Amino acid sequence: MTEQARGPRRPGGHGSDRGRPRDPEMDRMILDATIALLAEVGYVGLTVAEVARRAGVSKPAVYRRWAQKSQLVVEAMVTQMRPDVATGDRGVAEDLRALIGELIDLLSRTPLGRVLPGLVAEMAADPALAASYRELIIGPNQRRWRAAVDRGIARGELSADTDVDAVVNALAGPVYFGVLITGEPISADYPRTAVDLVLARYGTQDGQDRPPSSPTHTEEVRE
Amino acid sequence: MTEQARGPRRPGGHGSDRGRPRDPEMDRMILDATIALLAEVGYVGLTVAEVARRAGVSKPAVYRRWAQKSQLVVEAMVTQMRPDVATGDRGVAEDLRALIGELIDLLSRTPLGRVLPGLVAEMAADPALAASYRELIIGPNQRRWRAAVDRGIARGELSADTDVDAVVNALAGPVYFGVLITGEPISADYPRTAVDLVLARYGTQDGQDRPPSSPTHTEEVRE
DNA sequence: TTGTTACGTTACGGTCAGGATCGTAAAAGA
DNA sequence: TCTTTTACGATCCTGACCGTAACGTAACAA
Repeated sequence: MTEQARGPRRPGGHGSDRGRPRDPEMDRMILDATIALLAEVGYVGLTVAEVARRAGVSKPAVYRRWAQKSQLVVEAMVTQMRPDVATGDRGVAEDLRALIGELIDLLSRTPLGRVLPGLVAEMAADPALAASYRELIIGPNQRRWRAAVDRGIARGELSADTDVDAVVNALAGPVYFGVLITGEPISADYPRTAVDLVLARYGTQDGQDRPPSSPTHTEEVRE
Repeated sequence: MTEQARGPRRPGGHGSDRGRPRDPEMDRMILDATIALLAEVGYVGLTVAEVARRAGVSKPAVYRRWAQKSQLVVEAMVTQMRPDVATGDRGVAEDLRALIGELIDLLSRTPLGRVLPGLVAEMAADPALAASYRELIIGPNQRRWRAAVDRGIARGELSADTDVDAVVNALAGPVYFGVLITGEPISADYPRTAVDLVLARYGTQDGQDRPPSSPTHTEEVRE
């Protein structure tokens, strides 16, 4: 999916084997130009004509590959999405803190933060786009988060009846809320305080990687 | 604020006392048409020309009152914002559950839900609009939520060092996250489970307005 | 070669925001 | 009553920008 069933085919899979093949170089040039431009002007300010100009390519060449501006942007963002924290061996608390930190980074240090608002608007008007976005961007991340929670449950760090989705939403929701709605910067403490919140409700004694101790802070380090 | 310093003045306060006064009826007609149209086609689908047509008014008449489409929409949404739950005498838990329920209602049963995505995109590109939105829509709500938390602290239901903003974000964030990003409907249980989460971390013994009855469990309150 | 497809160039069609003009209507002040 | 000021409708216009359509040419496959 994400492929066929549409006029312009996807970069990798050209429509037919006959005729002149697409220049694969162009795919990259266009995506790179898109990323660079998104970082500068955000989603709303991005125009396909300017992307084409920067990529040294014609506008129809762009539309041959991506039917809509919004699809181009989603695929460009996908290229930016490589997980940069490993999870699995440090206990739920540490894993979740790392994932939250990664999300904050993704939204504040890559163009995704500048792109998200515009993309949210398009998604609301274009269900197909929303599906792609959720599948390609949200989905993979959500699976990693869920896996971390699941491991916590399996290890007995979290109680057996923990509502996995509720935990994921409780941790990720406020981050998006800050970026999209309030505009207030996310506190550097957030990964820690958010995880504390969840552990207070769903944690077990085993899971205590540290005393529920004083709220204000904890000696603990990130690492 | 929100007033002067701009060509088109606001409905109530005309620019000058001389000359033909604005027809106040028109203000309402335009706002009503805006609300109705937003409910049908959402923010992106809304055009000023169509608003004018439905209101039985000319397009310039709209632009005399609101300099931009986005400002018109914000003010139209403000007219939809009347608190419909009272808070204050039932304990923090009940108050917060009511506020969450009200927010979910607002986003799912008024046009605000259809408007928010588009507005979020505009806000990202227009700081002045973002400021109005936060002041007129987010602000008043946030104050009510904070007040509820503050009362909880004052009554000893919440611990004295509770981070008020963190609590508000933790409760409201996931709601926006669901509406804007995942698109998944918000669970009917959410008001209850979310408040339980917060109480597990920040609640005190006094605050038990009901047995942790275990929706699922958790006997305890932390500390 | 012949057919098929990609490419650049150029030119459109269409939609919409936001502004300008102009003639007219409604008010305030002299 | 006359003048000034502003609102109003109707109409037109500019400027973006999305997304397509032609057309001629280049690069492949059979």
